[in-house]
Amino acid sequence: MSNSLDLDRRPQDTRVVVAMSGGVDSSVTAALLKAEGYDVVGVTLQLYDHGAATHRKGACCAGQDIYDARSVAERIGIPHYVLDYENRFKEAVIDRFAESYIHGETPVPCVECNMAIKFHDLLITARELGADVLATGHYVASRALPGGGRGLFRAREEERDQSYFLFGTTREQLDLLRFPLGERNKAETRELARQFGLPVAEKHDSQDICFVPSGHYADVIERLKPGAAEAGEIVDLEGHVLGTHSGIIHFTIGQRRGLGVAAGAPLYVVRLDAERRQVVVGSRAALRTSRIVLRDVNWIGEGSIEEALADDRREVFVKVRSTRPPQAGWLMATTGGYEVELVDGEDGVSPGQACVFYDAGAGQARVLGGGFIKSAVAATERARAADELMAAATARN
RNA sequence: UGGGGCGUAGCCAAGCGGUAAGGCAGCGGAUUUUGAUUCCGCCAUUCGGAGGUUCGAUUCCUCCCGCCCCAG
Repeated sequence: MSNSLDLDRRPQDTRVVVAMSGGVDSSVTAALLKAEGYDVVGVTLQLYDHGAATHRKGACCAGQDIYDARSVAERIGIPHYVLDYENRFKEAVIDRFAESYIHGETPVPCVECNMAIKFHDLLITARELGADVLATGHYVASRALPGGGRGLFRAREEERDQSYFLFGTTREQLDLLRFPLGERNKAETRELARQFGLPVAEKHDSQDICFVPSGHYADVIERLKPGAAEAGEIVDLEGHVLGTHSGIIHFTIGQRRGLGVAAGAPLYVVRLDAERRQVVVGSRAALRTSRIVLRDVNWIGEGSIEEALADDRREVFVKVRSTRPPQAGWLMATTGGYEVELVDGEDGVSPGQACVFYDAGAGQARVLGGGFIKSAVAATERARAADELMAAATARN
């Protein structure tokens, strides 16, 4: 007979560490588990200098939020610890974030934070605190699998689903993680927060990057890496200079606004050339991409990834950006890595973003894993490359 | 200093006698645990300048200024 966390023991004998950010979601998570009788311990990570972010709305893990987490812990009557993870967070998340932009990528710091901090360092700490499991307020579902182990699934409320940010979670981590909110929706969470009388019941949802005060991420990068924002040229696909920009770090592939170039039709960033400090722009059509090369692929589907790809390639549904619906595609192994071929193609595929695999295009699909986008070749550029190859071959004959 | 053309917001551009389309850029907002996309809203009392004709001109006429093309 297992409890609500799929453990074979009574709630009061089950110690659960809850990662409390100071927001509504993690607060309700802690309150729910406490109400069920679990031995709940709240932990809040101090992730960055809170002086700069004290009055920042919608942030987490510093200043006001730590105070809020503490208030909630007091309200529901659980012990609460604040751990200083500033150094770890800086090297594992913030520095990498800056590096990524400097190299012309568009990072997803939330993924790095989950992989390196919350589900790694914090998980270790939780075990040291005698925890049986670590719970967070993510909107994602974790279910025990018939054959043992646990699977990760999209949240019941599709619009809230945060599985995109959790693709890197390993099987070992999944065994020790629980996400009680995955089967609920936000409205329920808010309602529960009110019922529990939590001081954060009406607190606004967090948005933006937590460690970027006032939303000027480029400022953070420049503070970290002086000179990171070197001016450069804005060029079209043929190499014609259309204008100048104040640093490649201000752009991401698929971006339209902020170019300052009037060309009759809207221009989008098609490629970022860190070496030449060039922002390459083109029409929306030039953004279309279907082949995506991945790195650091994590597989948490059935069996091993080799088994999954035994038939050469496997149909998957992938998300290439957190707010896009899953797209049908094929996952395949290549020499030295993995690639995804999209059936219909996507428009704003940027290196550094995550490519997350699901086993279905809708509903509470299972998360099969994912990887970081290493490169993505635009369909038009591929066609051009093919043309060049053909021309070269013809010239040779 | 012969001929022809053009000059409309930051850029491109319609209107050619009835009181300034549209696109791009920009700005503001909605959406978004990635400043992307998308969506919504705003954005020339004024049409190179000065006169004139007309009830009325960005549209017609004259002159001036500036650009472009062809011929010198």
